[in-house]
Amino acid sequence: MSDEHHSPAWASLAAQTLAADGRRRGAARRAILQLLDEQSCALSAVEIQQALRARDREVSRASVYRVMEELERAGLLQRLELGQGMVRYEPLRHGAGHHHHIVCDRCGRLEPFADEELERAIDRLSERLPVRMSEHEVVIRGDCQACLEDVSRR
Amino acid sequence: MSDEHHSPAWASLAAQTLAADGRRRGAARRAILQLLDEQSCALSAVEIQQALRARDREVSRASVYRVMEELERAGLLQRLELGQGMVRYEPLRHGAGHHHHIVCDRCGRLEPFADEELERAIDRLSERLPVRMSEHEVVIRGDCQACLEDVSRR
DNA sequence: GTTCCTGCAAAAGATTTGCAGTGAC
DNA sequence: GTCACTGCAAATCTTTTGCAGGAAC
Repeated sequence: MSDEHHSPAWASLAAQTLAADGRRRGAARRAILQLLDEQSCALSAVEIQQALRARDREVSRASVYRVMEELERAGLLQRLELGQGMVRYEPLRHGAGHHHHIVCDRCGRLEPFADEELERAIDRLSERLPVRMSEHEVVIRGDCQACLEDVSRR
Repeated sequence: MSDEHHSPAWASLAAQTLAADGRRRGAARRAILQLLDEQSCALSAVEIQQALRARDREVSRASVYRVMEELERAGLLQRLELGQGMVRYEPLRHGAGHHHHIVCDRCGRLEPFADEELERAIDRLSERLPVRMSEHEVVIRGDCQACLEDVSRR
């Protein structure tokens, strides 16, 4: 009954939010919203385009970037720069599903994680800093399990 | 007597580390190392080039990138993608001077901060995660003091 | 019918690479 | 003298923009 990965309604919420702003429901946008809603972690523009192509739902690169920009401005999307020379995006679902990222130094794999204590530390901290925090990101870099096993096997 | 901003020896340590690896002490590299050592926060490749030009120590963009890559591979430099479409770099001084970043949503200004409790939370956390952590980054986004004052003044 | 959405192709930036001359050891 | 370092120009890659036709309302 519980689906931790996402509230199933993000895509609808997003479409609705954009509609309220005078936007229409074009084919590219609908496909992108649905794809993003199904992901449990961040995707780059290229990955979004490839994933859609794989399901015969081709869209242009320009549309991907344009939709990403709208969504980010509407506060529906988080933009992440995790260091492979490109930006990655993921749905922003306030509260539910909030997480951070592990990036493998060797293989570049991306892995989400969440931790209550960490969130509390950041919240408390932000009250002491000279900023009105709207978002925060934590990235942990290192060698992932799979790569460590690979190395020791050699 | 105490200079919290940097151990004065980072540039020497870096030069030495590279020398041990068969590298020579070219002019561009020396200038870049010294500049980085004087900074208290991250610089982009363009900013590094401009800062050096300002002190009549012109270097080519390619050299900046090449030195950044060497330093990063040697574990002497941290590479940061803070979201202005470019990468920023700063000396990695294990322990002393370790900090994270606040990025202003409005003006893009970069501000360093450090917090012991946060570090402890991350260290504890990393032991429970499927990764051998080598680095971590925390980015806090929001409106900075100056921008908030600007807004309220209008 | 008007206004937004899309794709295409060109443009703009950041970063990387190939090459030839210069400099460090 | 050898091999690394540097600058320059060209190449590459991601992201942005201009424009014209098609689609949503």
